[in-house]
Amino acid sequence: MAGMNSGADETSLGTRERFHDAVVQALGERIVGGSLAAGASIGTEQELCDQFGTSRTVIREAIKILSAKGLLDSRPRSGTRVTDHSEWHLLDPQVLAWRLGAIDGSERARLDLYELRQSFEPAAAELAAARATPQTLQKMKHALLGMTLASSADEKIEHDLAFHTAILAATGNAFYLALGSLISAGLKHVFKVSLEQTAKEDERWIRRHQNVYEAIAEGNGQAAAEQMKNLLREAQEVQKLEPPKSGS
Amino acid sequence: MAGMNSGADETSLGTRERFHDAVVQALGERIVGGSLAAGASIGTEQELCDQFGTSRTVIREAIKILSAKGLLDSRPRSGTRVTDHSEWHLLDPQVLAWRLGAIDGSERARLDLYELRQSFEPAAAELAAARATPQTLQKMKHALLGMTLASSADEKIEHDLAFHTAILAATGNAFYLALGSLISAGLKHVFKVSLEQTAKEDERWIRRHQNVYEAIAEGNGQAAAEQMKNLLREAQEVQKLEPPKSGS
DNA sequence: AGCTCCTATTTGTATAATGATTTATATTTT
DNA sequence: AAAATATAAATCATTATACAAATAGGAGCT
Repeated sequence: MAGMNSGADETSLGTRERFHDAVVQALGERIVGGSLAAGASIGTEQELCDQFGTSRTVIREAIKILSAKGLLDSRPRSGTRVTDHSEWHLLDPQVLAWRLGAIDGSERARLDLYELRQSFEPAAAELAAARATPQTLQKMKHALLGMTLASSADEKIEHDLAFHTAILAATGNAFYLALGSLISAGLKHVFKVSLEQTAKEDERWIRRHQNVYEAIAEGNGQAAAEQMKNLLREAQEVQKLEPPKSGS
Repeated sequence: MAGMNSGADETSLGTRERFHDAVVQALGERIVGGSLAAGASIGTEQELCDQFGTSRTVIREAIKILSAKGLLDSRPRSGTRVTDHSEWHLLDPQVLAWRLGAIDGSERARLDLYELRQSFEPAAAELAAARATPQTLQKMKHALLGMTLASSADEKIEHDLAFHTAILAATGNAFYLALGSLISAGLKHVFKVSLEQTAKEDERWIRRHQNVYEAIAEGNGQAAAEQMKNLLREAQEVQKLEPPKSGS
């Protein structure tokens, strides 16, 4: 059974998922989800081959990927073990997604993430106010418009996150952008299409974003930071009350 | 010549470096360093085998690791290519190190990193002031003591970064800690042992850190944030003047 | 030009064999 | 008995080879 395309058919969207991606996904969820304690062995390569029905090549490549994310450590004879949680690359997109998707502790993770956002996004807004160009302002405006015109909650969230990303990009600091797009990607998968907001709440929400935009466009850094702080505080409040809902 | 231990002897410190690590390092530096433009091919697996003198397995595992860090993308027939810079996981320890170590643009990266620190570390100090425990305070104190007693500049820097990490840990927010230890690890490798500070400057530097500590110990969040802000601003000033020097 | 089909190239997967390393066990020595 | 040493076994690391699958690019046709 070499190189066959067994098992569940892929949805065949362009490129088929490679085998090791499935293994990475499965093991990643187990590890970050907490099924495997720190220091626990994930089994020998041969056992994993049997378990997933793939060759050792695939298993090894999956292990290498997870090791690159700080989740595993392989040694001859002692096997491949889950590393201490402090070693995990929590700021890796996949690791973050697994963490946010875990049944246990995902709410905590979400609140922690908001706490982090509250510290760096206002500062980013302040920098953006000082450095924004017509082009970067245009992107923010486009995202804002998208929020108002969005037909689905999904679409709304998409533009919402795009707005924040645009601000981070406007700082011209690659690290802000990296951190922001990471968090956006993570949260995008978390926000289930739920609890449609009423038109009134919606309007207020967009108004908050517009306030941030206007402060940035005026070049008023302090006001931009302040507005962003307000926005995020309100978003976090909503999160606390109704776990997986909308809105950044 | 199967499974031999050819080439340059390792320094044999505990576990020998695996072959793919060397390939990852070499390719990572090339990619992040800018020798390979976005979209450029890194060559076929066979070519890389010849180039590094290893088997295809090793090359493939290295490519998988770099792909996990968002640097590469492989497709049948078209080969393995460098991804767009926006895809890179800049917050991966190795990627960050390569970026900070690059000949070109490393100074910019360092300043950007400080800009990011200035946004989240004061906030972390404020949180730490509210949540610190005797244990976490103890760690800060220990790091402070280490700074004063340090004999070498290296040791001083080590304790300096440990102090900041201790504060981030005291927030109880895993994301702050992840971000902080990432940056610490990155900067640790950057700070060359250079320009010994005079005893007088040294004293002032430690005093600044003590101010932060005291504010946290008192539970005065606002003061802690303020002191941290001052500390980082001063550190950045130093950075601007004399590129690779000490001190966070 | 535009379309279809073919082919060659390149990555993806499987398998088997050997080397290297480390843990555990057994043996010897003191 | 305790400690040091040698042996053995398990497991990852590396190599080699073969075939499958996907696709870019060209040949040929309309």
